[in-house]
Amino acid sequence: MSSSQPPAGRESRVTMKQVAALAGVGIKTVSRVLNNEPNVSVKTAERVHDAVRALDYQLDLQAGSLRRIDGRTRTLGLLVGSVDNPFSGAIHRAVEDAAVGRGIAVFASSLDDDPRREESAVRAFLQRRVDGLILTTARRRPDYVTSLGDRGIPAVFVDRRPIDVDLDSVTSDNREAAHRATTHLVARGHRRIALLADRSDLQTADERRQGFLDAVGRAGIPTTETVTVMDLHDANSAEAAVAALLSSDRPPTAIFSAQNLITVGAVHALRAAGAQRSIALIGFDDIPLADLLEPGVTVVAQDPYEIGRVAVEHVFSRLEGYAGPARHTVVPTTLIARGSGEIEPAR
Amino acid sequence: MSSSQPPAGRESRVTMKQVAALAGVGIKTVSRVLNNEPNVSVKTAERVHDAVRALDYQLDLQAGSLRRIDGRTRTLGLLVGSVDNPFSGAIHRAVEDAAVGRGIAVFASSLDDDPRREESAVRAFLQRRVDGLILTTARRRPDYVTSLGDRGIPAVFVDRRPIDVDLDSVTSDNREAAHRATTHLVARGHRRIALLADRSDLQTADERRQGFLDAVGRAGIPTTETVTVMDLHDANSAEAAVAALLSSDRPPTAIFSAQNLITVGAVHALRAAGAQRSIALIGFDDIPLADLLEPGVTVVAQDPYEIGRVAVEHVFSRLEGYAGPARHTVVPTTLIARGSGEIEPAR
DNA sequence: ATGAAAGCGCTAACAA
DNA sequence: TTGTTAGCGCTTTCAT
Repeated sequence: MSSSQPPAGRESRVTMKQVAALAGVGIKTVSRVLNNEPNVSVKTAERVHDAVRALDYQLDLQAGSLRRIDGRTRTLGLLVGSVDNPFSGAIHRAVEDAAVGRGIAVFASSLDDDPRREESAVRAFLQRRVDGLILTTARRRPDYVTSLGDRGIPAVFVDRRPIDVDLDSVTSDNREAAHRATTHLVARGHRRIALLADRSDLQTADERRQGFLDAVGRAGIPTTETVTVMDLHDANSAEAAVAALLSSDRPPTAIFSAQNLITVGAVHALRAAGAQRSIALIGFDDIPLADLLEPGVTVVAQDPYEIGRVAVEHVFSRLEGYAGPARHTVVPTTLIARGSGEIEPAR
Repeated sequence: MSSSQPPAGRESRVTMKQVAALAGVGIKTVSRVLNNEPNVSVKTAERVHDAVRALDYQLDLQAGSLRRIDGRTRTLGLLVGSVDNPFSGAIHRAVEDAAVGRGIAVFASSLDDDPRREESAVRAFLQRRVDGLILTTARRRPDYVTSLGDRGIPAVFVDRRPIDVDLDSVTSDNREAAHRATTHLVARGHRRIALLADRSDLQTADERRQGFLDAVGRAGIPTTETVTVMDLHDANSAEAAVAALLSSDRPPTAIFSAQNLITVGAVHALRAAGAQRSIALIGFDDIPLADLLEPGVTVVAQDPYEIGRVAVEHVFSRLEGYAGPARHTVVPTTLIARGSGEIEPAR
């Protein structure tokens, strides 16, 4: 149970040539068999398979793609917010589900909303010659997109659509969804509403703010009545921000938390202040177990699996020849009323 | 904004040769510059960098690894339960965090506790010549491990340790943790305790059951008092199972849900029956927002980030030459009392 | 400090 | 139906 292992390295790389020798055929015949090409007799194929088993041979896809006419590596690059995040996980799963059936492997990386990480991740993907990319960007105008076009590598942006970039994208309508959430609060009589959002240089955060401002504007609520706190990025900072609001002179009667981690922080702060049944809360993005909290947390939910599913379909359609204009798919959001968003303002 | 894109394919692959020609140097000099090898004059290096920029050249790592003496692809394969799952996500994030700094990319796949998926994922990794593997297995004795050894590819098992396999592993002590959770309930006076667990052919589920049985046995509770429901795999089946228990002749006074999705199902069922404050519940694995539920959900929490962190360290140590015996790391679990596990049995 | 030639494991093109 | 040759883009080796 505890003997030592051989050192790591290319011990005894079995090659196609060795398989061919053992099977008594030419190397090209082995290639034909392993790639299911026609014109191989059943007997020969069997001999090849026997040799493959005997030597425990595994085809080298990398070497193959080097010479292959289309240069495909049967590989995709996926860049998401963070692989440790339910929203990203659902996108990832959708991509994998579509890729695995086609024999395509997926490289996954986390963005952390860091433009430098973004650049190095994309470079890492390109240097490994991925066939396609599915990207979340932290930039308004990613500068690497022109190289993608020149290389003919299909890329689809998910979650955030960069400005003036003519590549496919799959997003939610953040502005509309934020508008809907805010209107939901206004309809219950709220005027003193607080918006808590992520870094304002992120497109999604900005759009959500605009949707919020549209809605309060249309309701005729002066901006002196509302509060907006931007640049929140995690649950802790959001909790602190809400706590500060609650202990201010004129605390809000309703909160719109425009991102899932912010919602978590807001719930914590409301609980700590014992205000979870008196101050309304709507979150952007669903959070796990939101339905089991008391009150349940009302959210406008995105559909990350669907976002990933459509994105990977876009990639494959381009790989299969589609060369038309960029498609900008908007995946619908859903307002899920669970209680917290239906609280009315205290008199 | 809506012009059409070029078709996907190897349009205009820029090669090192072209960079060399433009810079007026030999191809080997370009290689030296791009790989930071010594013995290149500053002036020459500059000319190469200029040419690289002008042509927007990206090194082909795949082609390089083909000839490279150690054959490394700077690539890792990661197989987790499901990329869409917080436990897996934390492992994944830890692996990525360690890999990204070393310029190593990570292939991620989902197991879904399906042995066939496991086999095809491992084969996909091997055919892409990953330098190392971090694997969750659905088998007690994965048969592919011998090939891994022959190939000198370091592999580390996470979450579940296969029987009689002499490869590194990083796991939690499931039996001990389950014992602790069960004893926690026994100490509050519970005797009629229900265990709800995953498929009994999974090592972790089996170990958790054994820990449970140990604990009730040691407490002198006859097995006629307890109930065990195995083969639960998702929240829905768990919810149905708990609902059935609650409406039985002699419902349990406490529940030990031995997996995170089962815990979610159990919470739902207890809520539906209005029993969340009268029947005790302890879960295995932490669940998001468990602290915000009422009552808070008591759990024995694993530390998936730490599991991933140690696993990837094991892989790198082997890649860097460690050739000693297999290391079997056990990462501690933590019992987090939040209320649900401290409920006492009704008289 | 630099470059020419060989060859990594495979597929493409063509010959038999 | 099968095999032979060349060559994918790079790193190695060895020469200069």
